[in-house]
Amino acid sequence: MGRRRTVSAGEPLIWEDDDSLLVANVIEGVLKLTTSTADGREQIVGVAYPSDFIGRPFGQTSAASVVALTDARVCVFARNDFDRFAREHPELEHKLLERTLAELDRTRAWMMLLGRKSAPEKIATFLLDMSERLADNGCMAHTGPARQFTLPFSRQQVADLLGLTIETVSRQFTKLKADGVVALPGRRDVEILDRSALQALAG
Amino acid sequence: MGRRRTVSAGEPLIWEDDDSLLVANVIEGVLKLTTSTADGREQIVGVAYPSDFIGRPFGQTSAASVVALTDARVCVFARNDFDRFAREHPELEHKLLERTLAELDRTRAWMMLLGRKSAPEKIATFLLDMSERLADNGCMAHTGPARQFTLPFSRQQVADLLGLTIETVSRQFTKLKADGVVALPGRRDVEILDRSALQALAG
DNA sequence: CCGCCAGATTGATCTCGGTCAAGGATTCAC
DNA sequence: GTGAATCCTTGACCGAGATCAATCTGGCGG
Repeated sequence: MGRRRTVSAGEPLIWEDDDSLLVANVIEGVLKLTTSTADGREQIVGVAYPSDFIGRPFGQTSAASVVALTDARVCVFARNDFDRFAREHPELEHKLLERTLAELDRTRAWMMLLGRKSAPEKIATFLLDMSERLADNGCMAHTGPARQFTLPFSRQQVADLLGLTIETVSRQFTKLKADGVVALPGRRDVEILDRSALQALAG
Repeated sequence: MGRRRTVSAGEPLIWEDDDSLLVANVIEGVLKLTTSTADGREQIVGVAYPSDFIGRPFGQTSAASVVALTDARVCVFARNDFDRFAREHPELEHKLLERTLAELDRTRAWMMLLGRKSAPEKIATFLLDMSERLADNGCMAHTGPARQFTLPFSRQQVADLLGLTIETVSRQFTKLKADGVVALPGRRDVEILDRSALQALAG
């Protein structure tokens, strides 16, 4: 069936506006979905974690590029084959529908953030979201939100996710550290010291 | 089967965070999907036109409020019944999956707009989008994008869609009129005089 | 026809976040 | 271990868009 493939950090898997030739399942690692303007501005429009689905079934072109954030292993299918297989297996289509609906909900919540939230609110929301997403990343049972974790994003990528500049992201992180809300032991490491303060900031 | 229902302009059909009790199909009219913050900021996260699907099947709660923008007729189903019916009819689930994937694509394109575009770019993109969406609104064959049309939105609603304030929206409209790019014969009427200028502005 | 009211426009001012420009700090190659 | 590239932080300044505050317009009921 699907071919296993490894993608190293920074390597693209699908290009924006490409013919939609393949779909994939994430086995391990994290990937970003992005769209860009002609003049190089980038917006991250989705993040794929293990078990997430990637690509655009039943469509001619892909609306977003997919690039690995960390080294990743994925299971790739030719789109044609996948489409045919899916139509013959309603259970698969149902599963896909549920995932797509959930992703749409998450995407809509993110629109609220992009359109109406201030920089401090964006950063706080982001950290709380990461804390939850990265918690049940492994296969272990519900452990609740993580208190400390390692971001799969550089500062620039956080900016591209939140619709901010790298400088604003950096300043907000510095402020949260100064206020004792978080500790930042390493470039990408976050430890949440005061979760309720973050929740208040997130609004 | 589904119950026909009419909803007058401004009237809500579903409340944010409500138990997801019903789903519906739009027969006629236009409705907005919105999310709001505690302090009253609003973001429109989707717009439903005739033949569009509304609601959250296979989910416990609804992530967005649905409010009619114009008088509308919808075909409403109890979510439980709909879920059961859908699981028994793979063709329906397939159709729903295709629509949901298309909606996700559109939503992601809108994230790019919210996160990375300037006010002039937002307005230009919005007008071009409306021009296309309102064209094939009736059931007639592809007539191409409309040159003139009536927005189903007030200025405030345009602002909520684009992540701007009403004043900024108004100023941008005035500018486009002054530059001879559009004519604005009525409060909600738009006539595109220079489509290529709009396309250039949209980026 | 007139007055009212919601929605839209316009103007003055302010502020948040962007831009531009130096430094620091990590990480990697050799 | 040392140099270099990359990423991050910090500072000074600027400007797009928000905010505050009047008008203005047009649709509607009387």
